[in-house]
Amino acid sequence: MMHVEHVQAQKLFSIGDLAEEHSISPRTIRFYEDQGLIAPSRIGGARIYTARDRARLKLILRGKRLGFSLADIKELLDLYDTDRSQVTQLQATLKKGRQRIADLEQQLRDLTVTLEELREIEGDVLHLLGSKGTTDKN
Amino acid sequence: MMHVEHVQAQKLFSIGDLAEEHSISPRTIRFYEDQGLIAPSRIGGARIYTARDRARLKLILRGKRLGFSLADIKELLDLYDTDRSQVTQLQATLKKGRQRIADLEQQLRDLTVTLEELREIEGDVLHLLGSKGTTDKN
DNA sequence: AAGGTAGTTGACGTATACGTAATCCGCTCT
DNA sequence: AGAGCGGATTACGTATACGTCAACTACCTT
Repeated sequence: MMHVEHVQAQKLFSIGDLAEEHSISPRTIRFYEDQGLIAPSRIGGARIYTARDRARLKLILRGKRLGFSLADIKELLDLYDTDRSQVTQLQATLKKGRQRIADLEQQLRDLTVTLEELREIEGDVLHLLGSKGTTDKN
Repeated sequence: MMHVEHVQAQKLFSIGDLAEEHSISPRTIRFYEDQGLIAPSRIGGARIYTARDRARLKLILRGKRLGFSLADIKELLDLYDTDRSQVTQLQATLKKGRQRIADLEQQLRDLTVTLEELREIEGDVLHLLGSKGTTDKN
């Protein structure tokens, strides 16, 4: 942690903090910044991350776990950031958001089917191992 | 379709058939074969795909939609192909299968959360658009 | 026989997502 | 003062997943 704990309560993080917390490299975080996914403020040259920046990073990583490209994730983040006063913007957001929802619903179906199949295999394998005299709980 | 419809009932496919059906290029299918994900038989030099090969391709593409790498997908396919007579193999399959299940369950949680957030945004946007006098069903 | 269509194997090119130095501050600690 | 640490930029390297020719073959169709 940065040496600011008792200075302010606003919880700030260094790039190293976030890297370690999420088991990624600082290089990765800088790359995300290069791609416009996150924009920390600076103190001198050093990047300084607020709790909001950290939440954004978590969103990025969740997107990655879902198999999104960084470009996809950028669009996703833009949905959260939409200017709520511009009707045209809102309409674009709605359209993109609905497309993303449809994609995720497809992914949900794929996921469900795959999980079912894997669980079936697990059952089969357990049954086979049992009938072969193995008593293994591993 | 290949010109075999009335010759036999076993449904065979050319690489072009499968490519078109799944909106991918023949090059992609050949690449999957290079990576050991699929192994069609040959007639002369030409690849010939059975219904089983086609099902395998569908599994590959489903894996891709879930964001798996081709290496991951190969392991997944290996789970289906496990030799049911080798206890050691079965135990390895069980272990890998359970790991995969755990990963997918994490993905399921990520997916659920993301869907919830997007639907909430959709609701917000709809409400905002409504209060701004727009009556749009698009 | 000639042309068109679909397939084959290389081989090289490319976008994405970082890894890996190399080199250079700025700060703290002894 | 000097060493060490964390962070910065710049630049080149790399694995994955194909795209894109090129050059050739086999099979119809006209």
